[in-house]
Amino acid sequence: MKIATFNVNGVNGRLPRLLEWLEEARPDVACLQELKTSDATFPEAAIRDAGYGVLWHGQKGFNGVAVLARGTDPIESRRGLPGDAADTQSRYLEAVVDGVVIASLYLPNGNPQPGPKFDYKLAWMERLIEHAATLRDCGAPVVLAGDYNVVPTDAVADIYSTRSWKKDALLQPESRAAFERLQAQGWTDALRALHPDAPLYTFWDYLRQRWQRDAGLRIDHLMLNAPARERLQAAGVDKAVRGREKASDHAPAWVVIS
DNA sequence: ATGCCATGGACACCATGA
Repeated sequence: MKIATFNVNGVNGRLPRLLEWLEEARPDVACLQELKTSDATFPEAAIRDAGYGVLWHGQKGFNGVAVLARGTDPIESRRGLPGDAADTQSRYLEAVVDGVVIASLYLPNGNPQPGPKFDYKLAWMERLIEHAATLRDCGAPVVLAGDYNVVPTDAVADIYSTRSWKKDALLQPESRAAFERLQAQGWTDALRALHPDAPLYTFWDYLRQRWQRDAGLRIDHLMLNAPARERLQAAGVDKAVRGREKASDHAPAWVVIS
């Protein structure tokens, strides 16, 4: 089973690129983020025509997450993270496909930092850690896939250079500490586990020729609980997708579990 | 400190992103 995560940065504007990637990569499950569309304007028909069942949680203008499953309808298990009834941002959608629990998550960016947006990011991470504790032991393989908006380390394997990013929310010690606590709870960073030293960038800013210079960041992750980790066969980034016309600023990342 | 690029909303300028 191939499970992928892809921040599309606008699902309607990106639809030709998304369909092209689904056709060539043929993921069994695709978690999308940054739909930037309301529920009513989500391109359901085009995605079903491509052979995918789909769940989505949209939001007008911003955010928005979806779970696609090839040849079947994902079964929804949760819409929105628990822990804050006042949170209206569409950033978490969880489903079961073929006995595997899969979440599509879009963690808050958190800039500018410090400030209320950074506070929201850290609070959201606490809620994620709390919910992940219950998922970890649910008995099924679980994959938490998405745009975490956290660069795990300063190593060149995670970021081309920290010079322009030192004050960015993606690199702050508080963001990293929360990400590390999620891992310590029993979640494996699948791409890094299989490729300990390789650069695995998933985001290249549109600004300043960052794609052309391969000035990337690793911020999209697939986190696996122990039953999923035991079945992990392969993992990678579809880097070429970022180099196309009208590309998202993110590339898809994926795992294969047996 | 700012602009650099891109998306989408409800406009031909703004909010947001990372």
